[in-house]
Amino acid sequence: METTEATAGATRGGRGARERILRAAVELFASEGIHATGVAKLADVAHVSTRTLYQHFPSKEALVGAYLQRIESDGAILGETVLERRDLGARERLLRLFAERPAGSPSAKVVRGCPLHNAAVESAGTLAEASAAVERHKRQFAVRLVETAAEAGAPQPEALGRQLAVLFEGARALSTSLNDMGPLDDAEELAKTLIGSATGLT
Amino acid sequence: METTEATAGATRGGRGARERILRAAVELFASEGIHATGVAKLADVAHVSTRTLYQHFPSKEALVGAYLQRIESDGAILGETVLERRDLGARERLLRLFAERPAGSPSAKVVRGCPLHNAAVESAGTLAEASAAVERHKRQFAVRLVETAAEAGAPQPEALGRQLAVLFEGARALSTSLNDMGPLDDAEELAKTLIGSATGLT
DNA sequence: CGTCAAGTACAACGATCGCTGTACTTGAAC
DNA sequence: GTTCAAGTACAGCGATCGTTGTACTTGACG
Repeated sequence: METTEATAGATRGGRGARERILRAAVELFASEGIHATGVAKLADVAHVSTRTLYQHFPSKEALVGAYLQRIESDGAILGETVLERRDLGARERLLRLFAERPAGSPSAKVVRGCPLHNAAVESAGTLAEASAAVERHKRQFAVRLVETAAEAGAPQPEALGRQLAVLFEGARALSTSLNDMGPLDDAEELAKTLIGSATGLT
Repeated sequence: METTEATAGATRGGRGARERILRAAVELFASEGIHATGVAKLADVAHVSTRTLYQHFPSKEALVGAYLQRIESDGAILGETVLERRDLGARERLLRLFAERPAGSPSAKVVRGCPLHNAAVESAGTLAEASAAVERHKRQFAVRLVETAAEAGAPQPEALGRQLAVLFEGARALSTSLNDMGPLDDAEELAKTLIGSATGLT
């Protein structure tokens, strides 16, 4: 159940401080924001001295870069893994994408929306990596949706996939802003209709 | 063509520094981010000394508050004024909402997405006004969509209005992240279908 | 035990930035 | 011309925060 060790290579064996730091980054940057999270708090949560942190990452900006990479590679963080499940039919995968609810059921506070998007917003012009990472990820996600739509037998997979991408994005964003699950239900309803009429309801 | 003078009351007549400051805030906070915009730059763009700025607003946080109010009240900033046009039928208003393209046509760089949403993201937990303002505005926008859907004669205005709200939000967000007008076109296409089949295509 | 890399404690520097005190200027109204 | 509010110039304080230097500890391994 260990996360993929895509972070090795820099240090030899040691006590695995780097991994703890990265996990703390994922936790804190995502929930409290990048700017609001100081290196002191970061080191504290990671059970590491700030000095050690700087022996693994040359700067906070570099750590943010690693944080972005991790989020982008570890799809589970964004809750988009349903599309990868090979034990489900393409149509079912699309339906479940909109049926699943991220994290804890009701009263799931502190939902701050897509961490990638937030990172791009926080670092307005500086830190171009963030903007690039969001763009890359969202584009890839849309492509996956189009592919799945094609696999599901939709007559116009391009249109369906991209429209579902817009819908998914809107559902997440609006439910975050409103602090309300409603939009997720609305999107699910509409997605069901679209997918149904495109793949022919048996 | 003057913006509504909702900001008067504090100062008597003078030279109207307050208004210039607020305009600079709208310009800079929206395009470069709140945190990235220091009071010095703000005062500079407003052609005002920082000292004067602090004679109009007790703190930067207060200025941000005024900035949020202005954005919320001045609907033109967010490009959602189409819904108010009484010279158009309800159905036409809905269609145009998705047909219009915000600001300069192609190569409209520096599109940073919804300023309200961004403000809420930037001020993670601090500055609860921001979160409240976004929620209030998005909710009100959805209500307006539902009302317009009803006026357009949709059989289920609640469902249509809320779904269009999700769609609109997704289109804006995705096109910002991708730096690409595509999602706006996709959303427009889908919106046309939804509105058409709900109000009966003549 | 001795070694060596990984980690630590702590103080401090330097830069940024919000904010203020003070003395000064300006321009309109009477 | 006097008056008074509005605006200005500028230096500087205080707090936060990223970053680093130095001397010290710890624990696995031969």
